[in-house]
Amino acid sequence: MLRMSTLFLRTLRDDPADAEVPSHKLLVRAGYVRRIAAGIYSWLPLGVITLRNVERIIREEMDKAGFQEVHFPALLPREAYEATKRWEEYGPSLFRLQDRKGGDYLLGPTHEEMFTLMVKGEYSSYKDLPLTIYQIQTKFRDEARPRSGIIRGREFVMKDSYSFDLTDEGLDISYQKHRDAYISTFDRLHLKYNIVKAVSGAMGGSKSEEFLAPCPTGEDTYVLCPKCGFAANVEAVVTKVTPADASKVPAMEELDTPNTPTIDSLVAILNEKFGGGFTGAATLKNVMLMADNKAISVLVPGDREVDLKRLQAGLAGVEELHTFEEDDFAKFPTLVKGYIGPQDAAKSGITVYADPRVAPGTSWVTGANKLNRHARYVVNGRDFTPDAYIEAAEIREGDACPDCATAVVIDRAIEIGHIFQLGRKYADALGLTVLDQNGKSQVVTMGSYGIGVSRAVAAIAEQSYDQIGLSWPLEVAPAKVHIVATGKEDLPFDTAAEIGAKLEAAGISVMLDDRRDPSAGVKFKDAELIGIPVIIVVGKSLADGNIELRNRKSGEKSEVAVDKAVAAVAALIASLS
RNA sequence: CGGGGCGUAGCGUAGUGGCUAGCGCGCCUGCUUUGGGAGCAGGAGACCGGGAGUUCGAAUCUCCCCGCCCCGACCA
Repeated sequence: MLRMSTLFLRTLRDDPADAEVPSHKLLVRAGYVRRIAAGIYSWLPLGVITLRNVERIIREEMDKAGFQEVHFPALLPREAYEATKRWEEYGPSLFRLQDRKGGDYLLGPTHEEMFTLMVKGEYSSYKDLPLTIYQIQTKFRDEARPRSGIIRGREFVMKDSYSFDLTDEGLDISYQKHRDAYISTFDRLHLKYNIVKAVSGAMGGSKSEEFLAPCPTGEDTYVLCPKCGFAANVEAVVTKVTPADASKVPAMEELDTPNTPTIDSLVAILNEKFGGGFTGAATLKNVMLMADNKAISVLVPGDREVDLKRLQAGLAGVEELHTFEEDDFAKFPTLVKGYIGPQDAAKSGITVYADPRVAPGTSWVTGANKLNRHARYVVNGRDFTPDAYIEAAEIREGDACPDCATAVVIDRAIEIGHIFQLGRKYADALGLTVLDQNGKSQVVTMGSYGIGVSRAVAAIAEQSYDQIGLSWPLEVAPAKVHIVATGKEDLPFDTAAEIGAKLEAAGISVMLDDRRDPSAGVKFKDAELIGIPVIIVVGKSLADGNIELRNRKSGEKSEVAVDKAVAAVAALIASLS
């Protein structure tokens, strides 16, 4: 039983000045965590219990699925990360350090190498597969910008699993098993989430899905089709190409368009010249970018911005991507800023990518590559030809669903889980092979699966808090029942302690507010802030032989006889789980 | 890394060159109070982020550094 008279806890009346998002404010105010440095947090007793509850649920679901827990050090030697070149490739996000002899070490940002090497060290036959192992570990990543409290930290707890199979079919099965285990895990955590198509990112690999918990403070944007259920991270949305018939479009024609370096100014002058009807969507925006110091040109409809994340996802191997700055334009004096068109891109030697919305046969108004001149009836396939098509334009609410063309919904979310098929990349690099039935050496194929454990605590807080504080799901809360004793006599305190003891005897965890000094109001506020799902008040109604039972989330209150308290709590708890 | 904001007691803050740095919460002592963040009285707690400078005098002005937050870039 947690007793507040001695619990190492101090709640705060004011929001911390350095917190912005609700989970961060409330976890600090309610005394769960404290900030130590940017993206680095300490956990106080209530926080530790909550974090352990989340870990326990995850562990139980992993074990139930037949996955086995292992544990690696966080402090790792450089060598393991050399074979996969990640000592270099991970870049500044890797925490590096040296031992007293000058040997290089790192704090593990992720453990693919270690898992692969561990299996390599133990197993060498196809008969040993399939295998899925996992760990719950503290990870370290020197993020350029930690943010949102414990949603994105530099040190965080993660559950990471890896599956090992001989065949692609086996990988599919392992992947599906993990997907199912994640569904039961997140359901038990009472998280609302969507499973969306994702891009594999720097990890490589093919199939990949993310578990996204919808939340206004989330960092990921995803689309959802209300009709067919299509769901994808915007980075993974594939736009349909619908070629147009350009046979009746008049020949390309240059126009005088003085002082129209922006889409808006261009649209205004077009409407003036041709009596209205033009919008940004009729124009073609020719965005210049530097991709690893190589100039590229990207064509998108004028009413859309280039989404750099989506673009980069499609540019394999490109590490650094930014739109042209003044000194980039200086290197290409033939480009007339504000009046660039794709018509003679071939001459300049710049690779032209087109968003699928700029489909073959579509006709556009675009720059004429001369100051104060644009051109209309510029047709893709006739007047210019892109070198390649690539997803580049931003995705918007109402865009057509790639599967069924219904208008999609856009939402923000926190990424709480990511599952993907790694394939043979790591096994190849690290030489993880087994002998097959024919005694032939085969490279193992792997899957990789992660849940942000500390992040899940924040995500649950984000999805369940209200005006007065946190409000945890039953299994996650630091205790199931919060008993508040009020008054100045001993009786309510003794009664509260007795009820607490009986509840604990019945297997129901209890936090008892047995502090004598604070007024009843202070204790009520604290109980609401801390967010334990069931609150019992032992005080005034004791005169009638009753205690008061409250549902933290719904706010419902009822009076219950003291000797019926345990049964009433058990019933309320049953209704909550 | 680019842009913006900020750094004064455990927390939230006031203080734009001039007395011993002020207030609220929290903390300690005493009395009263005790069902919605109590009242009175008395206390403890601050090298004003750090360094250098300007000045008779610096929390306050200048320069450099450090740290924190937000937007973006970045981020299995």
